[in-house]
Amino acid sequence: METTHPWSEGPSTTRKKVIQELVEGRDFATQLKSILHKPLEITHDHASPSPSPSPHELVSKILRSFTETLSVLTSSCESGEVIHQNLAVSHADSHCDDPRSDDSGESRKRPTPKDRRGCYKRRKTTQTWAKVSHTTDDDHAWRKYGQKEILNAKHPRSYFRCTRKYDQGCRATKQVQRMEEDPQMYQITYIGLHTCKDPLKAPQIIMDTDPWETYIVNNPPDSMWGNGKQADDHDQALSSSTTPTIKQESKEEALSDLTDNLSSLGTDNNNNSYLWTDFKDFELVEPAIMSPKLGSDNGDVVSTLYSCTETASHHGLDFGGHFDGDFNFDDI
DNA sequence: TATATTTGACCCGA
DNA sequence: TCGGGTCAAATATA
Repeated sequence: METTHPWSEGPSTTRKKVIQELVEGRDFATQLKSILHKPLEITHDHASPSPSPSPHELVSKILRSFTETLSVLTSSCESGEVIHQNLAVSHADSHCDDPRSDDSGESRKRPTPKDRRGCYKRRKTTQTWAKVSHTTDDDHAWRKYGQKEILNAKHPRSYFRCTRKYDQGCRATKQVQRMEEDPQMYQITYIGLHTCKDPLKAPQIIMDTDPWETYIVNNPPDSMWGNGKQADDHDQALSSSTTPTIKQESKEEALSDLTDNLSSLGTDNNNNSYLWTDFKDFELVEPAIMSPKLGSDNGDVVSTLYSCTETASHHGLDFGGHFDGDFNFDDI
């Protein structure tokens, strides 16, 4: 997009490491797929003295591979356009960053019925990352909900939320601040993942020259759930958004649980069912991920994985405890 | 009329 | 206590 990324052109060892990890992970996934294609009893690994690795082992290896990859990427991406990418999600966030859910403003010190301004639960930690861009626009529809003069800052900060906040419970927000040294440029901080599915902005299959650059450009954490891509566009996000907003508070509350789960996916040690549904959807959603092709499809692997997670989450599938939960992205 | 933006008030975390 | 983040009434716009 606007800038390049250190690892897209930089230390080849980093790239090699990332590629190696993903190739390894894909191989494991391929093995897992073949296991899953066998008759059902074989998937019950306790009943099958197969010499090949158990599904459990394979999944652990796959997850380790992705974990390794992510750690390499995050350590490599902290300079450059993506200034900071915090993939750690606090558990507290899962239930407190919906300003209107549960007791926010209701059971707390109740303001006058007319004026509930300021009644919200401030999100504490969530996925955040920042970028510097000459445009505030990206491929999501944002609605401005506030502007604030910031101390020691020449320009005010604008606050945007996803226009799908109310109809789909999407909690993604972003903050836009014009840079002092270069007023043409904006520092844009994205907070939270998009959990919305925007029909106007279908998931993009990543096919680009440099899969890693494509990944970071097109798949920032907000598009992990398969709904997003980043693209330069006309400069309009500061002043408008086009997607209609349905003001229906109860609907958002109803959706909050779903988005909580989505937000904690992959980091919640107790939600292993999501991980399993993810892997089930490897074959349900995109068989091509298993292709042994190498090279430009690495970005596809990553983006497809994220598409799978979204699909799985919406299916609400659950393997129901064939595998006890001792694997996840964090503790492999 | 419906939707988006502006803006002052309010709340929370440091 | 203060700065920053969010809410929601008022206002603007299509």
